[in-house]
Amino acid sequence: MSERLTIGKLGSATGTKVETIRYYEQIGLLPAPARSAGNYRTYQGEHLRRLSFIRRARDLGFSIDQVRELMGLADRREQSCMAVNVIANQHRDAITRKIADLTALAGELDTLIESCSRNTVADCRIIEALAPSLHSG
Amino acid sequence: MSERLTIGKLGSATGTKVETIRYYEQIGLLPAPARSAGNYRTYQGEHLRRLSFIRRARDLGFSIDQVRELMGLADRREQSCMAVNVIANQHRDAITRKIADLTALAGELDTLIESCSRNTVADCRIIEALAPSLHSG
DNA sequence: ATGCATCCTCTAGTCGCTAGAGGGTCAAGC
DNA sequence: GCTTGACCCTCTAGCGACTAGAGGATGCAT
Repeated sequence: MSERLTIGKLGSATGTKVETIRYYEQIGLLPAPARSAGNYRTYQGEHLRRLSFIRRARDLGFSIDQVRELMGLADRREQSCMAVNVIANQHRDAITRKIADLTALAGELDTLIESCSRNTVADCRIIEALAPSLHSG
Repeated sequence: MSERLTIGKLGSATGTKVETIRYYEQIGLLPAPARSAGNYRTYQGEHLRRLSFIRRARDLGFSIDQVRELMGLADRREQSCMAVNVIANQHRDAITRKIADLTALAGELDTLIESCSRNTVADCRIIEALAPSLHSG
């Protein structure tokens, strides 16, 4: 009834590298599990749940500190939703900004690539385009 | 006629921190300049050109290694355009992928935030939403 | 008993800087 | 000439979030 997992099993169950799991333990993100007679880490259901939570949040781009905060809130269910919502919204805003930045950057790169492909090899403008304030002086 | 710049001047001329310039020298991205009697770095026009190029490329999101490659190409002008185009296009593709990932992520976060704001504090679903494969079993 | 996968700890490396300690240099003002 | 303060020097360590490797122990199958 109590599932006991080696670190390797836990890793493959959650798509996490073994070293990463040990790292999470080291920084106090995942609680240290019991050890076997041979000093192997033996994980249980609760660890699997926690690590899944961590991976999911990391996949959504939350920082380790944000994950820590979210987990703290998840542990005390009452009154947590609003706080969680705040974190999620902050993160949502950051993503919106990042998308805007990348889109602008893609446009610049397109201009660069465009200007290059219009020219023959001999007089490529892409290098000058990368140092715009200098090829005029 | 030969403009001599201190590291501070070079920094403010290119929007680069002094430490960053020294770092670029350390990793061999910017050539080491001559030194004054008092052991100060003394930069000239060529350094300004190079550093401007580096900054511009970094702003466009090229990695240090890509910048190194681009600079190598810039030095040997002939036959460089196509190679530059390859690097720029690789980078453009990476950005396209990143934008797609972030957009998908924003959608997931919106669902998360939505599901939270629909509920009262007591039965917030956002935590469960973050560990999707576990709250069903 | 032997081989091999998996596990252990510990340390150092990755990327692109950034910050700090502990000093030396230089130009201006008095 | 002497002080002040901004700038410069080197060296080392830190950030986030892992990743990789050395050097060894354990567990399980044959």
